[in-house]
Amino acid sequence: MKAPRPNRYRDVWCGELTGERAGTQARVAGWVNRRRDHGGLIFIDLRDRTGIVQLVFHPERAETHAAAHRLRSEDVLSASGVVRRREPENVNPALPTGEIELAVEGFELLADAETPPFPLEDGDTVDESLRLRHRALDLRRATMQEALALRHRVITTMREVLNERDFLEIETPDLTRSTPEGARDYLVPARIQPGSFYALPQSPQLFKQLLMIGGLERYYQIARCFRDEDTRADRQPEFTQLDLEMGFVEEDDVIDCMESVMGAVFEREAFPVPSPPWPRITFAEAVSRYGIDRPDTRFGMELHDLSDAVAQTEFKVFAGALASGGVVRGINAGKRELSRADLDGLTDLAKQHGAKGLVWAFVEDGGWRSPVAKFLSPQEIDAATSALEAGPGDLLLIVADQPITVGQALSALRMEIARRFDLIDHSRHDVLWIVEFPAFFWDAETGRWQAAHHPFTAPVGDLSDPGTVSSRAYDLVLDGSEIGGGSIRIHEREVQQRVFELLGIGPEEAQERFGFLLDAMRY
RNA sequence: GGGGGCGUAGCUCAGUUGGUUAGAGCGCCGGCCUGUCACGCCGGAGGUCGCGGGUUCGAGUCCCGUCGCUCCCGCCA
Repeated sequence: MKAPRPNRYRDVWCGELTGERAGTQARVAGWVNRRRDHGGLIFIDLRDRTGIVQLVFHPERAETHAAAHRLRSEDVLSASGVVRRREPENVNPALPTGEIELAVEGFELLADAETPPFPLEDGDTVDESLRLRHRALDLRRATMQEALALRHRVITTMREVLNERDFLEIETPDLTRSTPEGARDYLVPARIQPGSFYALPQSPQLFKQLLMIGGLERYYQIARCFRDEDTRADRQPEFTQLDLEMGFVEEDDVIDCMESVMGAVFEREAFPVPSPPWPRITFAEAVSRYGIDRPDTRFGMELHDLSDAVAQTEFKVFAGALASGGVVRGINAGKRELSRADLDGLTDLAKQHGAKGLVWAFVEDGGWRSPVAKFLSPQEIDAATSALEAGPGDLLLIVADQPITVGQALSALRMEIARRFDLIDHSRHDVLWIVEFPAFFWDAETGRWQAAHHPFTAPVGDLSDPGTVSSRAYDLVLDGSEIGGGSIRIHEREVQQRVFELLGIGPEEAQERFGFLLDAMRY
């Protein structure tokens, strides 16, 4: 960091006091990170954002020494003295400032801290609600400061790349009408129209489309989004996303742009992912190979289809699923030792993800060791074994159900096996695009077609047969997490009309939800 | 909305089959200590076992309820 302007508190950062300053006067300010009181000598590690420097208090300066004796963790002080080079045997190589120390001549106690309610060292995992109750204290921890600094650097990189590509950073309103994205809105009472509410944006979706119609061509925003839904470990109701929109572009333009943004982010942070361009696979391929549209591709264990192998089976579970349009699919979990209790746990996991059950089998020389082996013919077992490319000792996990359910269950099992047997190399990361999403899916609950992305996503195919229509949407997936996505918009008014009709969005509802955008599209 | 886990000292946790005075490490307080850097040594304080009810001669432990945290499903990209 640049040296601070010298004032009554400090003239140098703690973490940047080095040998060059040896022999000179210096003043530092910060928090007591740790004290080591020897009765005679007292050592205080003083901390600011840049790091730590060791203060030494010698008994000869009786008054200062006595005052230092009362210093405790997190006390705030400003101290001045002489920068001393340490004797060689006292150098601390673990500390960037370890070659020197500040021999304190005087200090001012700026704040007398109570004992912190939890340790500020990294290591122990302290209950998060306690940390949040004492947020300022929590923020003093190095990992928290580094996390916020990382966030800053990532956003800075994004801005640099996009600015260079002639994007305009434009803010859109927060207090507006609902911008439906499928989630619940957060509502804010409107004082000037009692009984009415603002909705906080779930995304700037409609506004950025308005900007394109308005001829701004290239827009971005580091946008705060609000969705009133239950939390997950990696999801919270209020979050920030890089939002952007471009005019007159096709998939390759957007993908190229995002690869240069995210490629730059990864490269600057030395995050170990392959350089762009990144592989693209279709939605259909992802679901077929991994059961899910955001696969973790850092390990194999892909899904195999057994429907042919057991097509004629009399085993009711398989036959029933096939008869009702379902599939039988499985993964080869490899040579694993699992107890009956472990297998029951996997069965529960499969059920949790919608499957009615789980068929497990250990491949042996003569056939399968499995509760269902007796229901299957030797030919069926052989065919299934070879379809799963399995050999003796391998554990097979098989699910029979509707394709989506089978994918969800097997995908969850695949991840669980990988976690339990540590199959993922965490020193590297995988990133890929998923393209050619289905445009619509049938929602049995509402008895309607639903848009897989949002209703402005351009469809490809025959709208009179919605199940076959794909969409010009693309998602970016990192290690099994969706980290980005978007789509090419519909620009023909008639097509937009037909999509709304298909989704059961009548003219009134369309006007109600997207009115200002539809109005804008008329000109 | 549904399911699982957790809740014991300031923090992180242990606590056996229900059995005497509920423990450890760290932190905190006091003492000693002039080269430590996770300083060391000695001593000490600190508990509504989340809360309420029940079973029992006896409950941190078993049962019911409730509150809080957390993870997962639903929901949500």
